[in-house]
Formats: sequence, C-alpha cells, structure tokens
Amino acid sequence: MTTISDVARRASVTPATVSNVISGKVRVREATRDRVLMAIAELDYRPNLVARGLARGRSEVLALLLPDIANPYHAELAREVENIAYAHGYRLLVRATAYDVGAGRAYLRDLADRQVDGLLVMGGGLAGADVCEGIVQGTEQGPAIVLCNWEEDVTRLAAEESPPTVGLDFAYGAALAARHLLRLGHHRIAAIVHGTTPDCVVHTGRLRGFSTALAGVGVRLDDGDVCYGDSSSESGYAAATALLTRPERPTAIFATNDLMALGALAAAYDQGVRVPDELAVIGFDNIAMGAYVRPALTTVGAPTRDLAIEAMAMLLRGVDGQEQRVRHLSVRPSLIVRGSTTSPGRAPSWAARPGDVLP
Amino acid sequence: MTTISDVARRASVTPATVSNVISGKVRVREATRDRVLMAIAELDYRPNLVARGLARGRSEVLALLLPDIANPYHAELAREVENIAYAHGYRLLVRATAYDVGAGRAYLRDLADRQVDGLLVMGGGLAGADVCEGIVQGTEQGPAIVLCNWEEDVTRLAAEESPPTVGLDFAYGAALAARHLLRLGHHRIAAIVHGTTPDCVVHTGRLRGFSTALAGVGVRLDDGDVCYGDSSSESGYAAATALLTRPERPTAIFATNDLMALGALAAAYDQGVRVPDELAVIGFDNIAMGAYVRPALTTVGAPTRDLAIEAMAMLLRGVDGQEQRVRHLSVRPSLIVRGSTTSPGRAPSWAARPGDVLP
DNA sequence: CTGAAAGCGCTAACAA
DNA sequence: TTGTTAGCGCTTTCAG
Repeated sequence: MTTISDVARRASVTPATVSNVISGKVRVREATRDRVLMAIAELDYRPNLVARGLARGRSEVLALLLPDIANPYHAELAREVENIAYAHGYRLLVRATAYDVGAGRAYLRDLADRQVDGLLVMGGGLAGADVCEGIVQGTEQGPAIVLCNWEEDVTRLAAEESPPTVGLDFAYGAALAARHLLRLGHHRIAAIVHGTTPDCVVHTGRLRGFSTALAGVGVRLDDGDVCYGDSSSESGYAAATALLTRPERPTAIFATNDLMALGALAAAYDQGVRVPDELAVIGFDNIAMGAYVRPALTTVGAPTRDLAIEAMAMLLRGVDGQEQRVRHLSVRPSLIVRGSTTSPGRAPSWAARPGDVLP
Repeated sequence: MTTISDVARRASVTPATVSNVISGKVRVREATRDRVLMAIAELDYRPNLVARGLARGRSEVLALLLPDIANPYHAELAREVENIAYAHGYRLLVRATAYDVGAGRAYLRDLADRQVDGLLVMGGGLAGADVCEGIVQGTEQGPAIVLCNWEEDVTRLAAEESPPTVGLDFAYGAALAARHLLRLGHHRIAAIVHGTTPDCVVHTGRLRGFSTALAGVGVRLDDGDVCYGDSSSESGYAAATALLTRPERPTAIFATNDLMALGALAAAYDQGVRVPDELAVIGFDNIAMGAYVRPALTTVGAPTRDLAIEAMAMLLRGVDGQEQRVRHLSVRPSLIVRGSTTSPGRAPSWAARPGDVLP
C-alpha cells in the first residue's frame, strides 16, 4: 500500500506538503504541486480514508437505521438517501432493526462508536420518547441525528428537545383515505394496522388520523374493526382473510401500509370478493409495486425523493454543526386514487376516480 | 469523548493494559482487570473503532455493491447479507450502482480506500471480464472480494483467476421455465430480457438457458420474440404491451426477473388478456411479492438466505485470509409453479400445477 | 511556501 | 503480569 510518505519522498517534499496539495486548503507553489501531483499519479496513490478520519475527527460516513430494508418503502427511501449521501461525499452504513427496539438501541451505540458523522433514524426501528432521550443523551459530541418518518407527534418530540425530525403527516394522510371511502358511500369500514394490540400500535398516527376522520362524521371504528399486522404482505393477507370471512364483512379496508394492503387484495381475490365492486382497499406508502397490481392500489403517499432530500439536508446541516432553522418538518401526503377503490365510471360524481390525486 | 488513556489513568494502569483487558488476548491479573473494568463502566468508555481499525489494519466493515437496492430481490438479499455481517461483528456499507458499470468501478476503488475488509459484488452492478481484471488488480493487499449472482460463465471467470463466486445457475433455472411452458403446450413464446439490444444483454445466462432449452425441442426464439427491459416493472409493462398488441401474440412470456414479469401481468390485464388462460407468465428471482399478486407469479428462484450464507461464508473466509477450497459455487434454482402459468385442473396431467416446485 | 513535530486513539512488540 | 515504546497514515499547528 502506498502512503503519503511514499509520495512525499518521491516528490522530494514532506508529507505535510502532499497533504496540502490534496486538501487544496493551503497554497502550494505551482512547481512543487506539479511534482506532487505527478508522484501521486505515478504511484497511484490514494489516501487512506480511515487514517484521515482519525486525524480529522470525522469519518465521512453516515448511517441509516431502518426497520426493514426488504420493505419496498424503506428500500426506495434508502436508495434516495444513499444517492444523496454519496453525492455529498459520504458513504452510507445501512442497518435494519427488524422493528426490534432493543436491537435498534444497540446499533445506535455501535454506529456512534464507529464514528459515523451522522445518523438518519427511520421510525419503526425505534419507538417512543424514551429512545429519543437515549439518543439525545448519547449525542453529546456524538453524531448528528435526524429522525425520519416517526409516527409520534412532532410537537411532543419538540417539547423534549428531540433531534430534528422530518416525515409525513400520517394522520392527515389517513384522514384523506377515510374521507375518500366515506364519499364512496362506505360505512362498514375496517383497518389493518401495524401493531399487536390496541395499546401496542406502531402506526399510531395513521390509525388515529383514520378513526378521527371517521368519527367526525359519526362512523365509529370499533376495536373489532381493527386487525393487527406487522407491515408484511403475509400479515395483511391473514388479517384481511379474517375480516372477509366474518358474517358481516366490511366493504372497505384501510391498511396502514402498502404491503399489508397488497396482502389484503390477494386475500379478497382468494375469498372471491371482487375489488373494488365488493370491497375497497387503500394502502399507505405509495410503493412502486402498488401501481402494477390489478386492480391497482389506491394509496396515500408523498414523494420519497423529496422526503429524502429534506431529511438529508437536515442531517448534513447537523453534521456541519449548523443551526437548524426548521427543526421539525412535516410533509403532507396525498391520496393516489387507483382501481382498488373505484372502477372508472361507477363512483358517484362527487367522489375521486382512478387517476385522481387528492387533495 | 472518553479515551483509553482516561480509563488507564483512572485505573492507575497504562493504556496497553486497558487494551489487553478489552481484547482478552493477554492475561491480566484479576485485581487489575477488575479495576480496569470498573473504570470502563464508570466512564462509560467505548473504544473508538476507527482508531482501532487504523492500528489493526482492518476496519471490521464490509461493503455490498449491488445494482439497485429498490429492487426487492436485491433488497431481500441485502437483508440477509446484513444480518450475517452483523452477526459476525461486521458493519455493512451498501452502495447501489444503478447498473452503471463506470460508477460501480469508482465505488469499488472508493470502498477499497475506505479500508473495507471485504466486498460483496452483486452481478449487474458491474459487467464482464474486464471489470474482473480491474478488481483482481486492485485487490493486491486490498479487501477480500466475492462475486455473487454474476451472469457470466463461472468457468470463464475461473480461468482468469477471478475472485471466488457464488450464484445461481441462471441457465438451468431458465431451462426449467422453458420446459414448463413447453409441457403446457405453448409454442408461441416470447421473452422479456434485461438488456438493450441482442448484443447488449445483461441477463445473458437466463436468456441463453431459455432459448437453448426451447431450441432443444425445435422451438426457435427469434429476435422478434425477445423484448428488452431494464429489470423494472415499468419496462416489463411496456415490453409486454408491445408483445400483446402484435397481430400474432405470444401465449407465453418469460421475463428474466420478477419485476418485469409483474409488469407483464399488469399489461395483460390492461389488454384484456386473461392469465393464465390466454397467456402464461413466468418470472425469475422469486421475490416475496410474487406470491401476493393474483394470479400469483410462477417464477424461478433459490433460497435467498442460503445464497447469502454461502456468499458471506466465502467472503469471511477471504477476510481471514483462509484458502478457498471451493472457489466457485453455483446453486440450482427451482421453478415455483403458481397461478400465472396454470389454473388448477386445467393443465395437462403431465405438466406442473400451482403449488409444485420443480425439479 | 515548505518543513518539522506533535498527535488523533488504539494496538502490539518487546522489556522489565 | 504490566509498562515502555513505537507506530498505523494522515492532518495540522507552528516555525523557518
């Protein structure tokens, strides 16, 4: 391995000068610089970035902590994050927590020890305010942190001096879904939510927004109308099968993510329940696949790229030690109407049709 | 930040002793070790892993280079790879090349500069033997490298002293698909392949295996029967639409990956072509989603986890400088028969039915 | 503008 | 068993 000293020797200068040439921060006489550049080229020298990291106190590595890389929504987000990171000269460590909070906390420490300069933590991988505390605590002199897509109320986080956050307004998005279903005339409505029991819901904002919007027009979402899943298609399939084999089956299902919604679509098909004529299905996330199932999936979502851009902008600002002017950013998703809620021409004139994007 | 010296001072020993306690490689008297451990606990000391990496000459970081993290197949593989890496104490840098060979090469260098201990390079991210050369060349004293899922012929790679490889036998898998279609009585068969032109095919092994198997029974796959895509659902949709609007449309389509197959399924639906009655569709990869579309997708695939385990075992062996007993491993995929090729009860008795796995 | 020197935090001979 | 010493490869004052 060729080091900076090798280059220095060859160019008859000291390592310091080579370093200056490379960094460009200090003026170097043209002639010497050329000699150094030449030596670099001849020896095919490339700086050892670990050593540089140690000396500079920053590693130029960011980390992305997310619940599950195999969930297309997170994968699509990871792709954007990664591109932005690399565009800014950072590499990206990725770690999935499999929705395990304990594991997530451990990774957080580990990544800090790794001297990552910044950490983007996706909601679902960790949970609740106590973790926030933990993060903040461990953050003294640690990596910059941005929370992305956390379900918890931003204002509550803000009150606790949490790290900056950026994410969707989940409650608003779910309300769009609810209103869409109501306009289509549905009143026997069920939800499939990521969580295990009523007191242990992961997609809290989405469920709250949905039930609140229904309650607003007097439609109640009973405990019995809520089924629980784990964000996988499999769990969505199971939950929907249970719902559709009840004596009084729902005419509409809102799943709090697209994978579960896709599972629900499959379950409906297998039960011989026609979508959208006998059952409307809405998802959340707007993953690419939703546009390629038939009927295509109506869903709630916001541009993943924009979200990634905002989150990374915050993170990079944090890494550079800049003040965050906006500490909490919330993007309003919209409803992407497709065939799983209405067949063209069959919806009442005041309801949205496939192709519409609300609002 | 608390350093090893802080701990040493507090425990009235030298940094070296602290280091010994931590590594456990050198015997330390019980009493002193307790003092050190206590100091570590009191100061909440955690070693700076970058510094350790510099001193030890290894970073405990692996990197995964893949074409596209948003492609579920790669995401599912990444999940397994990541878990294995962490289970062995390694972190994982992930980088997608977006099928850009030039970019892939650049990342390769960059990751080497980052002192990653090992590199898992997925096929599609780079291409051809020339890159292999480049890798090998840059590998003198560089990170250990394993190639995974490369389409190129393993024997050819082997001849050039390539890095170890592990992957599927793509040609074999495609042949399974071909035979399945033939048994079902299809003879107007088309393929949607990742590539741009006949001389610029990415999924070379899959196409070759498919057309060879057809040719074996006298069915020719003309240039006109092959459409090109880029592994996305969108491209599969476009290609299938083109195929299905031809005057003489095919009765079966083999897409060289699942996303394209899923796009083809959507295209058939939109063209009013019933699957599987009027059109059979087969994909490749066996992504999770394929089981949740309706009709469910018949596809070729092998257990992703096993593949990841084999690849990582090779890589870790390489990192540890061990000799590779088996340098090239090829896993035989099987055909997972689902509804997109046969409706239950309608296929001839000698053909595979939904639920079958071949061979 | 360039060189000398110190040090980032940790490890690994070797001595004591 | 523990301490001393010398780096890993690079950056960064500070002199010259």
